[in-house]
This record gives sequence, structure tokens and C-alpha cells, in this order.
Amino acid sequence: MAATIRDIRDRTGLSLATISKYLNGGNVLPRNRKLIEEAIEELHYEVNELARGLVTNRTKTIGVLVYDIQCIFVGNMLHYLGQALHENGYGMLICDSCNDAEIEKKNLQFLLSRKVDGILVFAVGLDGSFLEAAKRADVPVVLIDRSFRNEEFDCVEIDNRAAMRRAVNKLIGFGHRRIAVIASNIEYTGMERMKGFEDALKDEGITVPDEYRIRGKHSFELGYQGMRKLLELRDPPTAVILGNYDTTLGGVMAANELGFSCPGDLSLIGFDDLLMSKVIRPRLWFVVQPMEEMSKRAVDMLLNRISNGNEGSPLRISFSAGISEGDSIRKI
Amino acid sequence: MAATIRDIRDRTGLSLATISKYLNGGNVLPRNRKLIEEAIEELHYEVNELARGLVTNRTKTIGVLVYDIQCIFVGNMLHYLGQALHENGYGMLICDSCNDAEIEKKNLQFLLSRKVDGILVFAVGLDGSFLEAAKRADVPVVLIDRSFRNEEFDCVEIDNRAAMRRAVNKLIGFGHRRIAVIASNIEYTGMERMKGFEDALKDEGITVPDEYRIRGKHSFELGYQGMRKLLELRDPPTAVILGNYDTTLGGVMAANELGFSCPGDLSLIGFDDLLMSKVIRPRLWFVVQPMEEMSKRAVDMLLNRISNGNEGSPLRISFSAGISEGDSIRKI
DNA sequence: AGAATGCATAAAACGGTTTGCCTGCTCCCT
DNA sequence: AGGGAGCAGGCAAACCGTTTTATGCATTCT
Repeated sequence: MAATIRDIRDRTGLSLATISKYLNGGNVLPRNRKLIEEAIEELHYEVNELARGLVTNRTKTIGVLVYDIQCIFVGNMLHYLGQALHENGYGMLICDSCNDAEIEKKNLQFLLSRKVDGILVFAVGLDGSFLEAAKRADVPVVLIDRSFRNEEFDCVEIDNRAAMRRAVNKLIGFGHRRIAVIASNIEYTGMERMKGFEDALKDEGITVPDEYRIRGKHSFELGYQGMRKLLELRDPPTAVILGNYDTTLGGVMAANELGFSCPGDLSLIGFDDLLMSKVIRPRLWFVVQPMEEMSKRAVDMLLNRISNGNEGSPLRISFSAGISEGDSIRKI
Repeated sequence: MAATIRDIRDRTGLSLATISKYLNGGNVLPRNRKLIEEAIEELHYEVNELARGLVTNRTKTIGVLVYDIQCIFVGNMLHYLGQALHENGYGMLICDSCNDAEIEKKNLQFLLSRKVDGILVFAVGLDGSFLEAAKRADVPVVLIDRSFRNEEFDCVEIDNRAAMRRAVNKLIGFGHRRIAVIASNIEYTGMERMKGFEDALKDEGITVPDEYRIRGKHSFELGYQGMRKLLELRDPPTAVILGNYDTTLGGVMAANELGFSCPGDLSLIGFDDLLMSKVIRPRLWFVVQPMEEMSKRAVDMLLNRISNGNEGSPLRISFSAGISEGDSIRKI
């Protein structure tokens, strides 16, 4: 159906090798170059990347495993990753793991059987053993946002612990002492943030009741239910830190429903809220990740491994997060 | 590096054809089946889909062209599409067009050269001529959400015109007459919605000043600037319809900044706002699209064309949208 | 004249599927 | 019991559309 280089050979009388050389930027006699270009034009020829990949062992395709494609943070990162890859002539094969480790594992097999040149992973959970298959196939892997305890893979993230510490310190600076947190306890990022929370309190010699720590599965629900629980306590906190985008949505919604006004009754600070934080009234204070830089860096690392052989020990790049000002914290 | 079917041949003493037959579910002697399975296990063999695709002309991969991967609506749709495709053994090759028709065209070439079996398109603009290349290559295409005027391709969408009409009628039902709209005028969906706006006003014999119609490029900015313009008019509207997700964010933010309270000073109704609408206070009224159904349907149509030959005239499936209740409309 | 250079060519990969043919077995009939 | 029909399953070889590697033929330089 589609034209092949054989059709071009028949039309130009040249050999396959010459045409292939032209396609790959090699030197060809001007006369022949013209001939080939005319044929390509006329036959609407396009290289079959399947065939090319089969022989070169490079598909110019990067697999991306994401824990949840509906997550805004992920969507934004995909945008930047896509741009960075595109600039380097690579495409993305995106697989949504739907927050399910089983699906994640299957997706990895899918990517490997498609012979992607490398894989970017926004991991579902804490267990990175499913990535063994990639290691066995010698396909480079870079973890983004969430990593694992063992340091087997390159990784790009923010210093979540320090970021959370800064958020807590911000609240303390405004005079708060009764500070609560809602964060995930099933993946790396949330756990690190939880540690940062403890660090900051310890530094300042503050203790808070254990009910002030709401842990669970990264979700809207966690934020919603968690905030309700907090606000119904006999001694509710004066400030709450919402440990990620989804819990922020849930938390804000619950606070609204219970009629708590912010920052009058309750101070808030969130994570990754971007546009959202500016739409909500009052504007939310929040921790921002340098998403574009992180994406560029992750792509750099991956493409390096691809072109320079997948060698050398794993690198861990840790960016520091900033804080974006809002009106959601009351001075006490 | 990776094991091939030849390694399995060497290990089992069988022929390539037999192994291939096994891999594709054909009948094989129990003895041989066992032999093959052991070899596969031991060698960690995985089919090379590149090689398979080269000969079968099917890659079990669907290309998805999206106008903006950062858009929440798109993220949600990708989730449902991914699930539906996964159930049928297909993967997704997603390309972000960054709202740029040039990039969109390049992305299409990218997909075609990867020999995807079919393409789902969330189109950037109104001009579908770039899809000629897909037609030439006989790769089936299904448009989602946004279609073009000519009816050359299958298409799944909501009846945007009717949806907007319902939104307007809802406001009229609450007693509003000074109704404004902010919508995109550069892509199909927005234009249809704008028509629905006019329809509804006409039906009720209502006329509104032309300044009540804010048109531009689908974006946060449009909503933000548009809302400011509306609220600074000498005779501002009592109600505003925000024609899509992004303009809703912008519009709400501008109204907040100018100190307009909703629904006291201003009634609002948005599109596709999902979670968001429940987080914003007051909860927003909004138009909901049946995203899961749309996705399933689009995948059905595409896979049908793939397996039954890409024949028959284009189908247009139009779902009707619902309205989700909130507190953002005042009775007049 | 001989070496060096510039292009083109034919043929062998890459890792699968598919086709046509062959073998050997079962079954039934005379 | 012997023989042919029918069939299940295996095999070798051709093929899919590229790249790559020797190899060869002119032309130019020294």
C-alpha cells in the first residue's frame, strides 16, 4: 500500500543503499539527490520506522509510565517532557497505570516489547522491583517525582522533605503552633513530606497531637475526609498543610462546606496548585515545583544514558521547591 | 541481547514456524508446548512487536493527537480512552500538539511513520486538511470533541449547541435576562456553543448588547480578561456563561479579584468543571459531558474500522450533555 | 602509473509471520 | 491385513522494509 524504498528504487533506477544513504543524510550525487527527492514527493514516501527500528535497534521513542494521567501535575509534566523529547526527535509512548501496581507492571512489558529506547517513570508505589525487567533488557530508566529507597535508578525530584519543612516554617513564622498535615503515606513523595513535617516541628520544639497527622492514599477523598476530621476535633488546628494537589482540592472543599472561612478561621497552605490556587478565594499559599526544569533534566539524563551506553552509577537530582504567596495564612 | 525466537528454536530443536504458531495461539503438541514454555521462561523471551508489526502490518497501537495535554478535560478523556483501548489489547501513542497546528501536522506524520493502526484526534483548529495524509495511508481516524465542518471522518462529540442552549435556558428559568457568554471562536466546539447561545436568546425573544459576547482563543486569559471587561461595563450582565474549563478558571478568578460575590452580584454557569466546581465556593453550576461513554464509543468506532476494513461513510455520534447543580445562580 | 577519493551496488542482516509442502498418524473399508 | 483417505502438526523458505558491510568502478590527485 504505502510506498517503500523499493518503489523509489524502481522509479529512479538507483540501489536501495543509495536511497537509504540519502534518507540518513549521507552524500549523494546531486543528480541522484534530485531524482530521489522527486520520487519521494510523487510517491508520498515516508520512512517506515518499524523496519528502521528493527535493524537499528533504536526507535526514537521513549516510554512514559505515569501513575495517573488525570492528575494535573502529571499532565503538566507530560507537556514539558513532550516538548523536551520532541526537540531531540523523540516521541512519547504514554501508559496510564491508574494507580495500580499490577497495571504498571503490564505497562512496562508493553513498553519493552515495543522496544522503546528509554523509560520515564512516575511510579505508583514504593516497590521498584517491577523495573527489573527494564534492567534486564538494558533499557535506561529515569524516575521522576517519586523514587524508591534503594538507589538503583536515576531520579529527578524535589527535596520534598525540605519543601515541607519550609511550608511548616512559613506557618510558624506567622505565629501558628497548632499545625496539622494531610499527606499520602503510600508513596515516596508523601512519606518524605511527612518526614519534613516532623523535622520542622522538632526544630522548633513544637509537638502536636497525633490526630493532626492525617495519612492515607493520595486522593481527593483523603483531603476531604481528612479535613472534616481535623475541623471536628475538640481542639482543631489553626493551620493545615495539604500535602499534594488532590488532597488540596478535597481539603478546601471540606473547609468550605463546614463553613470555615480562610484565613479567618483556618490557615491553609498547599502543594502544586498552580492556577487553581489563584482561582480559589482567598488565593492559596502553596509550594511550587520547578516542573519545566525537572522535565528537561530528566530527559537530558535519559538521552545521555541512551547515547553513551547505560553505564555509570545512578544519579539523584534534587531540585528545591519554592513557595508562592497567597492570602490564606492569618497572622496570629 | 534480548532473546529471540531463534534462541528458542536452538533450545528446543523445533522450527521457527512452530514457535510462532505457539505464540499466536495455534495448536501445538503438548510435549512441544511444554518445551517452548520452559524456554520462554528461562530466556525471559518477549515478542518483539517491531518485527511482528513489520510483517503483520498491525502494531496494536493507536495514535492520539491532543490539542493540549495540560487540559483537564483531555487528561480525563485520555484516562478513559486508555482503559478502553487496554481492554482490547491496544496501547496509546500520545502526541501533544500544544495548541499549534504546525506541531499537530508533524505529530500526525510521526504517528503514521510509526504505523499506528488508527488515530484518535482532539483537533487544534477548524482545518482538518492535515488529516489527508492519514486518509492516503488508509489509517482510520475518529475525531473526538471537536470536529470539522466537512464530514469526512467519524466523530464523537456532545451536542454543544443544545448543551449551551440548556445552560442559557437554565439562567432564563432563574429570571435572568442580561446574560453574557465567554467562549472560544477559533475551534468547532466553541463556535457551536456560541450558536446555541444565540438560539436560546432568539427562542425567548431576548436581545443582549454585543459586548456581552466575549470571543477569543480558548484559554485562561480569555476568561480572565473577558470577565473583567464584562464587569466593568456600564450595564454589566447579571449572569455569565463560561464556555469551557479554562475560561471558567479565568472568569472566576477575575470576578473574585474585582470583589463581585457570586451568586449575590453575579450568577455563573460553566462547562466541564468537575471536581473544581465543587471546590470553588459557591459550588458552580456546570454542563457535564459523558466522558466515559464518549471514550468507549470512540474506541469502538475506531477498532471496528480497523478490523472490518476502513469502509462505509463517516458516522457522527452526538451525545447530549447534562447539567450539574450548584449554588452559583441567583433567582431574580 | 599508482594511490586516494567519491559514490554506487549487491547481499546480508534485523526478528518475526506465513505459505506450501511433507511426514506420520488414525481411521475406515474391502 | 493391507491400503488409501484425511488430517494434525512440523519444517524450510520467502517475505516485511529498512540499514549496513564489503566490494567495485570511475575520476582526480600526486
